[in-house]
Amino acid sequence: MPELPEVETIVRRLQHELAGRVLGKVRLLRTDILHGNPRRFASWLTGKRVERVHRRAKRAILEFSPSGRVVFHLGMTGRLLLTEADAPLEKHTHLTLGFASTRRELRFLDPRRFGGVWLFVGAETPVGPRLGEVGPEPLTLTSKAFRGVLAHGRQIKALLMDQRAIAGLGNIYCDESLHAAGIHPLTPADTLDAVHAERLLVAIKTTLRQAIRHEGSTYMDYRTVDGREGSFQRFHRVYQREDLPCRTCGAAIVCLRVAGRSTFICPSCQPKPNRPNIQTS
DNA sequence: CGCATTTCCTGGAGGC
DNA sequence: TGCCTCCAGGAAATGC
Repeated sequence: MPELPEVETIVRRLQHELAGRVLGKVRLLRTDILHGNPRRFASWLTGKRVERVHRRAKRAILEFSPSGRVVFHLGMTGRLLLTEADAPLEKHTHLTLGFASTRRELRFLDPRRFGGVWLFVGAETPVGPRLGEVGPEPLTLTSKAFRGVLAHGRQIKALLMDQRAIAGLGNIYCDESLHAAGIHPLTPADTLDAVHAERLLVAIKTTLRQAIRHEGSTYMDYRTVDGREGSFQRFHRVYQREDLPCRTCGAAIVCLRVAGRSTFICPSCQPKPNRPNIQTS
């Protein structure tokens, strides 16, 4: 499940490999992953030059010249791969983008099809069906702005998972960050004091940066653009480690259900929140 | 308003 | 070995 670090890893490689290249053959093999008109998609893109490749939230964005952009959302099982243009098509390949000056092409695969592809031309706002507004980027978020996010007062995990509140976090990095900060996922966000709020923001940034350094986490489907696995899963402290000893204190990791998601915690490092109404200030 | 539940979809896991 | 059922979950819609 590609979250911010996985998409960042993909985008950095694509920027390096594709910036400046001119689009050649466009093959749209499945139109239902495309949000918009398939004919317009292929005809607009042909001959366009890749200006840069970047990321916003969990989305990979190819910026073209003149002004326009293709947005990829990988959902659960989406992959962006760079392969030889004549390599056999893997199952569930929905889109291939060929380039004029290289034998390699960019392929979008997504077995479960929770992901998608969007084209936005000119100054069109990159929002649409399944592509809602997203909140601030966590890596550049200030402490003050983060306290504003927390003021919403929902369960902290549900809030961190909400892309409108803060962008790019999914199940893995929510659980890892909450554990690193010693915060229980059911804690009401507006009961976190300044110390815990700051600790959580630092934990989020540190966890994301380390994950990017290790090219993301491969639990099942995520791969780099070369098809390799990430390695940050080796350093997970709670995610998918039910019954294993906590790497901080040795207590057994527990799996709960929070905000409809499997949620892994160390019950010793992340004690249940105090009742908010007997809080002293 | 917040939170739970349902929907989309397929491959992989587990039961028998 | 093979068939069946269940289940994972990002995001949005629906229900309470």
